[in-house]
Amino acid sequence: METADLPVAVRSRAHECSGCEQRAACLPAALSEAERGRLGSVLVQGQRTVPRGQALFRLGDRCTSLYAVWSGSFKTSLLSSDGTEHVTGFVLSAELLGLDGMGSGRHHIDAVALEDAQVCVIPLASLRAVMRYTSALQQQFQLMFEQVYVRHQETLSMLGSRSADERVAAFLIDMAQRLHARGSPASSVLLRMTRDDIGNFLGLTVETVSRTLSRFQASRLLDVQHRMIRFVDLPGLHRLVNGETG
Amino acid sequence: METADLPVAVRSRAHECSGCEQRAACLPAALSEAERGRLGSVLVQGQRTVPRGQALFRLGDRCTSLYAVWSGSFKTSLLSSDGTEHVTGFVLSAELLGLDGMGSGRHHIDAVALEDAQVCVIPLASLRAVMRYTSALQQQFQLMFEQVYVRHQETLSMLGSRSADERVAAFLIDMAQRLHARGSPASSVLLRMTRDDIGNFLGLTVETVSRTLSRFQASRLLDVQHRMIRFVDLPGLHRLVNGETG
DNA sequence: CGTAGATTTGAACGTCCTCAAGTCGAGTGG
DNA sequence: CCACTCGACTTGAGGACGTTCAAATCTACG
Repeated sequence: METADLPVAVRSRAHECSGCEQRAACLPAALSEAERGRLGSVLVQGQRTVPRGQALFRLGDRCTSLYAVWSGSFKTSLLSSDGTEHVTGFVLSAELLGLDGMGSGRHHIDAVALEDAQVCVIPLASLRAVMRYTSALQQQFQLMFEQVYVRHQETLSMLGSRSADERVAAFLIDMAQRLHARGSPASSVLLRMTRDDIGNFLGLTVETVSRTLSRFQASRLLDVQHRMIRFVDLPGLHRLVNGETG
Repeated sequence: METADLPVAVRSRAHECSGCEQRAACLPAALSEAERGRLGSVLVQGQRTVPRGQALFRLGDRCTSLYAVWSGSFKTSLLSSDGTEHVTGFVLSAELLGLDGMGSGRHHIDAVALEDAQVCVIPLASLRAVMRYTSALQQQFQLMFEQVYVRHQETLSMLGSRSADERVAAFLIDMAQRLHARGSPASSVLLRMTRDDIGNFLGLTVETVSRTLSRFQASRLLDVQHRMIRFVDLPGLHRLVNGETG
């Protein structure tokens, strides 16, 4: 059975867009409060729970909906022809999943939950229909599209950076900024992925990621405790990202 | 003056979508021949010529149109905070440019012509209007979006590959496949970008790119003559990409 | 032709990977 | 509660690969 065919929970009022904490950054952001109430119920079919380690969808699965992450986080990955997994990104709350299949109707990547997660299911048919008579939604969708596009470009740029220090520093700052925009403290990050996933994503080995974090801690840039990273010298980290010999 | 404000050539019949060589892979692909004729003239405002080395748009420029590459090719790049350029991709004919600004109305990256190029100008206002009453176009646009998205994922995956050999081999194969889909021979590639650009894109130095190509030639995988690359042992290259010790 | 930019090649160095061992933490069953 | 186990993480030593610095060659274009 395809993972995408798993049951969708019946909607409860708690999951209406109107009262949702994510609404400022999520797909219906451009709508008025009234529109949000009216459209939220048309657009969002319901919610789906994804336990940690399970796939929301996998390569080849049929794609009939987009997903807005409501709680938890995901990693996206690609299987290369020799069976190796390549982590291509991490998806946080209020971000969209499923864009990899919205044209062809088939998913091209895997999306796996890093922790127990819940997503809002947005059927493509509804989205297309509503976009046709709600230009605010059409425009908001294009804005999210642009953000995804620019984020990819920035990620490519980060991976173009040569040194491991630059990559790890850039990764931490990026995660911190995105989480901070969601209400987390700016001075620390709780990483939900393994060192393996980070290394895989950054094009480094686990050992290099671990060593880099240790070295950052020794030079009083960070305080590392398992997956909890506390920023000690944020300006210093930023200097590292820009290639200066911090 | 912003580069985006340069004049748009008056349309000539030669640039109508109906007779265009790119139409099978371009934005109006999903439309019937009749629709193409009718909509092409609404959608495509005209053409713009971009001489080699010049920017179609730059970061910060106002974005009011998308561009479909009609002839020539481009590189896209991002300026990091310390002024370094990061090449994030290469754009070939029938592909779209400007997606980086279609939501906010401002471009977030640079697009520079690698050779004298011509692009079809598609005003965003027209695109949005036509999409609202032509679901085939809406769907085609989402398909192109998906392709761009998946392409980014694959690029990220390629840059996650560790060795220079894998990256260069993957890059050459990718360029060959994309150019082949546009009618070029499958057995060779004429690269339009400098070794610098390739290295920058792949996260390698110029010297490493050059040495890798030389080594590929020495081991009878390629025949390198300046920017013309002839494939001698394509299966061998594919084996390299998959990490096997070719 | 002459110049500037692109490309190739060489030699030495440094970073990151590989292999290997050991530590730590969470979950399980005695 | 404590040993046991498994996976995640850390740390060390040696070597491979890519970078850096330097110089020569080649090409395109005025």
